[in-house]
Amino acid sequence: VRADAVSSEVRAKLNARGERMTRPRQAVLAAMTGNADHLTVEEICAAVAALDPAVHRASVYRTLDMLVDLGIVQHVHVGHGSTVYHLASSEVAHLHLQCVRCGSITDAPLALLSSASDYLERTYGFTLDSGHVALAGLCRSCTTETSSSA
Amino acid sequence: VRADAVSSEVRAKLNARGERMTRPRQAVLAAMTGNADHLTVEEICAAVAALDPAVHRASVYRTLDMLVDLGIVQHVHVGHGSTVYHLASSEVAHLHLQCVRCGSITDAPLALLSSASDYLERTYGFTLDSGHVALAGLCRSCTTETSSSA
DNA sequence: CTGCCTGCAAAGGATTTGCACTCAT
DNA sequence: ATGAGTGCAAATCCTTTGCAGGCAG
Repeated sequence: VRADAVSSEVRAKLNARGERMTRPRQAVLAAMTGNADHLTVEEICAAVAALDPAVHRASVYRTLDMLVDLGIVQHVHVGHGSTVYHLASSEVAHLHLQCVRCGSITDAPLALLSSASDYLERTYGFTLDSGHVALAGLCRSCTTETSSSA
Repeated sequence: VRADAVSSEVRAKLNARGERMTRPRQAVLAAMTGNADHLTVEEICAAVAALDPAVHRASVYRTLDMLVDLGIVQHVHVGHGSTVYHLASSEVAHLHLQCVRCGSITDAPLALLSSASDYLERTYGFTLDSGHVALAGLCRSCTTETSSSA
């Protein structure tokens, strides 16, 4: 499956920098390639622990930092809640929507912000990284509940 | 100045709920109305301390929560960096841009996301709260530095 | 072998909470 | 006077870091 391909890619990039492929790093990669597209550190730790209980939480953080540095994974800041991580190559690039009420996260097409992005570039010289933070709002079900009850 | 108007408004809303206007609350309000449009808790604490050194940090947090609840202030999640607060009536509603490199925060017109907002509403039933998180990217000067050097 | 990476534990920053006391009403 | 609100300190939560030893190459 793709997990192996990603693992080889990482190994190559690490070698090129004189760094190493280790058990903790393999476990984190396996966790990232074998689960939902965006995961919290908590979830990654759980998946990693299932594969190799000896891997320490701190190593998960360090490995994630390294993978971000290599461009293999990206992290997304989620307003209320901890940062989530996903593979950079995760299907198509996308952005995230978080419901401020129930906390659920939904994906949306990156193109959604392309005109805003162009405008910011032209007007402020600001290069938008659309996927880097989750947009906040109310999801459909929470909107419904809020308007009917309360 | 406007500070008094806001203070009166808050006092009224508090009374309506059987709650009280206190020194810490006045100090936080003064800090919010008399400074930059968005402030970190750290900055608010500093401003508050200048007015009344006895006010404890925990009270600042509690007061801010209360003001958000009353709809007087809003908080904005800033990807890297702590939450910032601003008056809900702050001039015109606006959204925030944060440079992932230097951390600077810039305001942008809310209208920037109006079409995206419409699309999300229609397509996902998601009600976007554009100002609730700061959009991430690279500001003009950091873009320049990055492309020229490095 | 060499030194990159690890586990551990402790430190760190931001925010919350339990409690007895104070003060606004 | 009465209980909402406070200061304080301790507790949480999430993340980072110093260090001695371990394993990849």
